[in-house]
Amino acid sequence: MADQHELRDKGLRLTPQRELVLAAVRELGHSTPEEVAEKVRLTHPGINLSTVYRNLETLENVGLVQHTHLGHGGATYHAAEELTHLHLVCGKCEAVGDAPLEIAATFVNALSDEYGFKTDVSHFAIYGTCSNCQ
Amino acid sequence: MADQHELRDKGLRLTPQRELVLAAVRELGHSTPEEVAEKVRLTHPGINLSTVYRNLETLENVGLVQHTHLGHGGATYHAAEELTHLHLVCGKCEAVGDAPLEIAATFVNALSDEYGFKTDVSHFAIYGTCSNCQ
DNA sequence: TAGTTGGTGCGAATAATTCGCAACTCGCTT
DNA sequence: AAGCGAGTTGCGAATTATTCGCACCAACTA
Ligand SMILES: [Mn+2]
Ligand SMILES: [Mn+2]
Ligand SMILES: [Zn+2]
Ligand SMILES: [Zn+2]
Repeated sequence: MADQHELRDKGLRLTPQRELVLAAVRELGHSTPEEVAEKVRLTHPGINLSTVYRNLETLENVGLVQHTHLGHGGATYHAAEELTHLHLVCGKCEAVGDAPLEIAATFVNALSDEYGFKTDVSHFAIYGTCSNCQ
Repeated sequence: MADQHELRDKGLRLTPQRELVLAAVRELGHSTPEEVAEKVRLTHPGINLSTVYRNLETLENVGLVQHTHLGHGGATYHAAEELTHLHLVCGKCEAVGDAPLEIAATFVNALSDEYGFKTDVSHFAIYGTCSNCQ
C-alpha cells in the first residue's frame, strides 16, 4: 500500500482497522462516521465506532481523507483525492448536487485579491434552493 | 411591537420569553442558543434553555431570525434584517471575517444560470485561511 | 524474537438538542 | 370582567453525536 508512507512517516501504524476505514471512505464517497462503521462491519463486525472516529481523525491529519459539511448536522468524510467539486445543498428537499470547482473561480480570486483569504470552497456546502424546489 | 403581526397571524403568541429571545438575538448578532440564554438570564434568570431553543426555532419559522453555520459545530442565530454579509472563517485561527454579499454576485449568478440553483451564500460560512495565517 | 509505543475495544462521560407532560397564560369570546 | 382553549413554559428525562479513560493487544523495529 502506498498509504503506508503517509502514516509511517509520522510514526503511525497501518492497522487492519485503519485500512478498512480508509477503504470504506474511498468506496462510499461522502459518508458519516456511522456509515463508515456500517460499511466496515459488513466484513469486520467487531470494529468499534470510536475506532472509526479516531481513525477518521488520524487519516485526516495525515491528509488521506477530509471532511465536509453538507447539512445542518455533523460532518461527512471523503477521500482527499476526490475533492474535485463543490456541493449544492437544497434546503427544501435536502438534495445534494455537484458543481465543478471552476464555477467559483472568480469568487475565490476576488476573496484572495481583496481580503488575502484563501478559500476552500468545498469545506462547507453551498446552500440554497434547487431548481426542482423553486 | 410590530413583531406581533408576524406571530399572531400564524396563531402564535407573543410571550415575554419570546420577546426576550428575539431582543437578545438582535443585540448579540451571531449567537448560539446558549449565548442567547445567558443574555436573557441577565434580566430574567428563570428562562429555560429548551424554551430558548424552541423560540429560536419558532422565530425562524416566522422569518424574524435565521441561523448560519460559522464553524464545524452548531448553528448561530441572528436577526433576519441583519444578514447583509457573508462570513469568512479561518480554519487556523478560527477568526470570522465579513465580506459584502456582492463579492459573490457572479458566483451566485452562475449557479442560477447553469443549475437553476438559488444560492443563500451566507447560510454556510466560506471556509479557508485568513491573510494572517497563510 | 522481544520491547516500545501506538492502537483497539468497551463502557462511561460529555455536550448538544429534543421530548413528554403537567401547570400556566396569552388572546379571544361571552 | 370572567372563562376558555390552545399555544407555551419549566423541568427532568431521553436522544444523539462525539470524546475519554484505561487495560489489553499488536504493529513496527532493532
Ligand atoms: Mn443550517
Ligand atoms: Mn469543518
Ligand atoms: Zn430541492
Ligand atoms: Zn486565520
